[in-house]
Amino acid sequence: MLMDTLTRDRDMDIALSNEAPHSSVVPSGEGRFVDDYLLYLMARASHAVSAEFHTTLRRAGVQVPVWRVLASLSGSTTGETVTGLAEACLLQQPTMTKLLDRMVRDGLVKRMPDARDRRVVRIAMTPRGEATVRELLVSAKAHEAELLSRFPDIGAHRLKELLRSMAARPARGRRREAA
Amino acid sequence: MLMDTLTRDRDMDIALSNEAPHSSVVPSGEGRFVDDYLLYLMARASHAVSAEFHTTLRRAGVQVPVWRVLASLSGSTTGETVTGLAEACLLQQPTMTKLLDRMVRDGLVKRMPDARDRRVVRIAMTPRGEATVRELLVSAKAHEAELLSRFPDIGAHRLKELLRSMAARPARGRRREAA
DNA sequence: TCATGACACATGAATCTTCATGAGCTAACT
DNA sequence: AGTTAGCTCATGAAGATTCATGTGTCATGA
Repeated sequence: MLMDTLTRDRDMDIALSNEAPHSSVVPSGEGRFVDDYLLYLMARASHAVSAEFHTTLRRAGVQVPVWRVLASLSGSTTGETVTGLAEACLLQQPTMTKLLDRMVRDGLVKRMPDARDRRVVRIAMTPRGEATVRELLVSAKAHEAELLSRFPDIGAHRLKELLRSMAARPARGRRREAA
Repeated sequence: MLMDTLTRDRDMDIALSNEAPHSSVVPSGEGRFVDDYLLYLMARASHAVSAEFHTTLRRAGVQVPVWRVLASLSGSTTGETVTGLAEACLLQQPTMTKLLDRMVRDGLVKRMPDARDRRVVRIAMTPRGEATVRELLVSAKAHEAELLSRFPDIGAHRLKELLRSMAARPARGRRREAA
């Protein structure tokens, strides 16, 4: 995430030095399994395009998971739950709890009680969080537009629909061992 | 098909319960930012389909990064370099070094000297590693086929081409094109 | 030959993530 | 009610990843 999940670009500003001296990958003539494996290609593409934006995040001094939380919160008036955020950000719930600890410490979000269910903690942005995300959203939208412009012949809407349907889980099965 | 209203079928089962009960119909332009953000949709789709396969990995007692290394090694006769594997597996080089430590400890791979360059460590699978990956490859191919069969109207080849071109770095880190 | 710079991999401290579990709360059934 | 099951979030120990370096190797050119 993988999702996801990563910062590359040690060659942000200066860069260009490495003109593929060794084979970065590419072993022998025959293609590797992974080079035609859909799951790998998706992870790789996602990683690559995300890495482009992560450069912007670095410059803003915002960590990737922090950005994901802020982006997920943007537009929410009532706040999101911890578990909901974890799911949205592709993280485990305890990871999110601790990430939120840090974000609270940094003044980006605050915890609030839920009106109906006292188990639930609602996470809302502070003004500082809102200010941070506002700027980043501009960059994110610009980057997305630029990215899409690189692939003029694909329909963005159609692609997004496909991705959404792939993300919809088919059989979220907890199979208890029946045998 | 159901299209725009389906935009929220991915709404997981998490339910941002802030969906006010009275406004049951939301103007479709007013979803969360992330729900129409390409980078997020890619990460989410990648995460979801990978998670399906991770179930198989768990059953086999193989960690995700271990699988990635084995899959990347499969088919390589000369072995891969540590840096090459890190790149292939979307990890940092120190992470790969330590992951390989564990895999060596578990008898899945071995480190070998490079014939021409003594800086380089070549990673090759042990028989045990090969046996492990052989079984997993069968499952992976089956899963991929099943996954693709869920989306009959998309051309797999075309999709993969798109993903490959997205993964190719645009700006700085130019990379050779391979057949 | 000796600098110099780039490269490949390893290492340790700090950080982040995960696993397993705990405590509090809600709902449903008896 | 009382019981039970399931849910939400937090926590601590264990594990994994990253950042910043360190060590050794290679290549180039003075």
